[in-house]
Amino acid sequence: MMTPVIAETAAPKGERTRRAILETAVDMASAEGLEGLTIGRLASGLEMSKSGLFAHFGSKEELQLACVEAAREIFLSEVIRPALRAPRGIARLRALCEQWISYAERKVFRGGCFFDAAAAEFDSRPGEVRDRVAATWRDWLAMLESAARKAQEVGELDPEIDPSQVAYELNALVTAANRSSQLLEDEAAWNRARSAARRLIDSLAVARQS
Amino acid sequence: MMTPVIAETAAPKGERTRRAILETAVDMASAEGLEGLTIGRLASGLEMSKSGLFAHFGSKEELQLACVEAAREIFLSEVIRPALRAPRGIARLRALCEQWISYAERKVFRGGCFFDAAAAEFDSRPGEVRDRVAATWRDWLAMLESAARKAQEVGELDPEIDPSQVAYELNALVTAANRSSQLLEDEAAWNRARSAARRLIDSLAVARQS
DNA sequence: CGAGCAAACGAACGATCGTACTATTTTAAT
DNA sequence: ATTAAAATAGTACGATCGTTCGTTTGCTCG
Repeated sequence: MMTPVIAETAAPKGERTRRAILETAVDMASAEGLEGLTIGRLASGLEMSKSGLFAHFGSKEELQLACVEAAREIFLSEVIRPALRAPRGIARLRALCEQWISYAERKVFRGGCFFDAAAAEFDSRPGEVRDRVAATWRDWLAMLESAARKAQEVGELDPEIDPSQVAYELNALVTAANRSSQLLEDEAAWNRARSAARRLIDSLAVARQS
Repeated sequence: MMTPVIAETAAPKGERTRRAILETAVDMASAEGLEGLTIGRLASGLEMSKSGLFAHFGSKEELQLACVEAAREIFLSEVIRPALRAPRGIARLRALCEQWISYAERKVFRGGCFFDAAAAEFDSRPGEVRDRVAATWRDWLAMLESAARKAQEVGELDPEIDPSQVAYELNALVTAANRSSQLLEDEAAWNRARSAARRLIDSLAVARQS
């Protein structure tokens, strides 16, 4: 009569609603901001009571932190993990850029990249939320940087350049498309970002012998 | 007994306080957002009554619009006008970038570039405020683009490239520094932006005969 | 100087915010 | 089927939001 070690039973009720809440919350927050996100409106959007929803988090800040964590996981599975399927080196660097652009272009979040919005909102507001958002950005930049470094190590990228500078530039070129699309409704920005990233990487690539 | 055509008398009382209000408001808004900016806190920060302050604008949206306009004028005098002193062509393109970086680095607004924050905040929120913010961004991008085009016309820049693509890339490289500084407290970003812009422009510059 | 108007104030409005409590319902394990 | 626990609902609180209104202050100009 052993209970299975790995339970394939559905998650308990609480977990399930918590997940449903966060799915909606993250979507709202990407468009209205984590501060503009309101417990009342979130609850009525989910057709449940404010207090019932509130009990899952205990405070608005905890709700915001949970949103950041949920968004982070989506980012991981939509951008990072797909890119990690590309072979190390310059190919992965390209994949990281392309996956980011595609993730933003597909509007995985209604308001565009969740972290772009959250970064702008909290960049002058100390607290745990800001710290988590900043940490996620740092991880992303570190990912770009280490991909660039690896590309140098395997001789695909100019050994003279600074990998963190490459990370800075690629991140800049790629994330700017989000703003252009969201604010200026310029959908051509996605391809601008693509060719900008391509040109930058190509210009730093070590010429291959044919 | 003619009244002087150009009055050097101080502006009437109402104008003066309105200006004082906006000076503080724009500063607060750059850090807390135009929506996070509250009439109550703004009033108490200025040591005046909510209603007295409110009367100057009539609605919060009008206050926000006035903030955008005030910030726009500051942006013009801190970035655009100084850059226009540089001669047309590639020099002006460089000047636009440098003035933007310097403006953001000097923290003319407490929360970094006002328009970067406002753009992120309103990019998913229709309304007049968003339209004015977007228009300001478009003007800025158009300025970069026309500088690049002029540089082509005078033979300083590769005639093959697309000026609007150059504008996109320069804007991206330069504005990313604001986010890195504000969120990640990475002050090295300013020089990253400088060298990124320089390298991009140099790579597109037509080699000069010596 | 004093009339008239613009500017600032104080108090109050209804709405909504985040949060705290208690009560009720639903779930999960015996 | 019973029961303890977990999840949700209901209600209310104090604070603060944007806004309105009537009054009072103080500037400005004939």
